[in-house]
Amino acid sequence: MDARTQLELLKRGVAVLLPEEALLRKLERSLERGEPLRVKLGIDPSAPQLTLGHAVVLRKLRQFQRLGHTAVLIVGDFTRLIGDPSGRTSTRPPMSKAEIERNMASYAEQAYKILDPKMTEIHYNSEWLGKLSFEDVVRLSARYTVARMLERDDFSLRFKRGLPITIMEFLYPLAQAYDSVAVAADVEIGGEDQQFNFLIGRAIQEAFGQEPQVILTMPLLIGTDGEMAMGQSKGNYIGVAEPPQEMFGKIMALPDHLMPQYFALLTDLSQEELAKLEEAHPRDRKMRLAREIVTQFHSPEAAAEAEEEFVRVFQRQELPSNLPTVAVTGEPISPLDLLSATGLVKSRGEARRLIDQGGVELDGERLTGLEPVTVRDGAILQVGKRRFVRLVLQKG
RNA sequence: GGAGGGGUAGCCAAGCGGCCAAAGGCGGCAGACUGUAAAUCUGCUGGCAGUGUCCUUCGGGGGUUCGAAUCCCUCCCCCUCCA
Repeated sequence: MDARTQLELLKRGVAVLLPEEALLRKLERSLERGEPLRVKLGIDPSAPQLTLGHAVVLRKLRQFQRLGHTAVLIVGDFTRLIGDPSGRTSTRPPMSKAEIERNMASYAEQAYKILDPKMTEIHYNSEWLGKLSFEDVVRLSARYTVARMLERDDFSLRFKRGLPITIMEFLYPLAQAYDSVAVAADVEIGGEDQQFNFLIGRAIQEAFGQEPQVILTMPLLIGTDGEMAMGQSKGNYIGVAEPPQEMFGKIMALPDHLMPQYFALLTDLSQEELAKLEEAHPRDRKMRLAREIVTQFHSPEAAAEAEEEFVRVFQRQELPSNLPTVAVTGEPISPLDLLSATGLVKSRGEARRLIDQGGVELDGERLTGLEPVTVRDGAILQVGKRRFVRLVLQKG
């Protein structure tokens, strides 16, 4: 495939690509010499669970691989000590090497749901950052100015407001930039919020006599709350390794307005298909989205099953096909005890409230009082819309 | 080195001797309405064998008081300004 066509493909869905010409030249040169481009992606090892947000970037990386290029994953085990200065982040607790490695193992496993392992390199940035002497760091820090650091919105804002900015925070982008030097990155890809850091990478590479990397950022995927960028710490995420059922359900619960973004960033549907879907009932459109995504991270079969289950439980309001069972005795039992015995509630107080509010059903009948009830073998206890348990009588 | 501000429930934030299990907001849960969407409305959002003039909770410890999130002492932590 010629360089121009590659470029057009790679441009799809990106937030920022710069400089575009530089990427074209790199692609051309790569073709001429038969050398794959090195496409860098930095990874924060504190996040053992990959989310669909990561998937957006990984999919782009996979696209590079399909065109014959190399994915260079860098585990930020060293930079992790510093912490990305995003707002008023509190200092992160140090992580042990073992912990980081454990996270990484699962990270790689998840990432390979998307990436081709054969075309992926993994490095830990402590390999080189850990070896720098203080003198090296001083010299590195001389390559960039405070004024340019303050170009970062977050910094200038805090500076203006008189909020603290530690020197350490200035070191973070420098360290990340040095990673690009260490792996001789041709392209660095990541989320839109990384643009500033990536730009410093260019400057530092030049200072080290390297050709500066091309910057390619992807839009930040909005999380399940429909407001903020998806992130593990915000609890608004969908993990790529979640069971099909969960994944399907979470996608169905997304606010409608997120659909276009999810289709664009997480599926390969063509413009025509998307246009056709616009006319469909939003619910069906979203089902399609869920099916596409679950298929991608699991399988078409798993997606079909998840969909069936979803229709059964939420559309037809039938019982899930398999649900946890809890053993109880046949004695009359107070609903409070029953609920806490099943683990459906955290405390008896919660059980009391739920019953008060009409959120508890036993065998399809809403519980309204606290009088002891007699449980039938195989009875279904339901809390809210989605929590079910089958009760089984146990002798003795 | 000096001056000052602050640490309250999952988060933000009021309270500044009893009416405080602690306003309000966010988030979360439940109900109604629905397409498990959005919007809206309602209720709930420490614990419990005892629902109580009960227990635990307002950074930690100690004290004053009949009574402390509120006053005093002390320790820890965070922040701002001046130098």
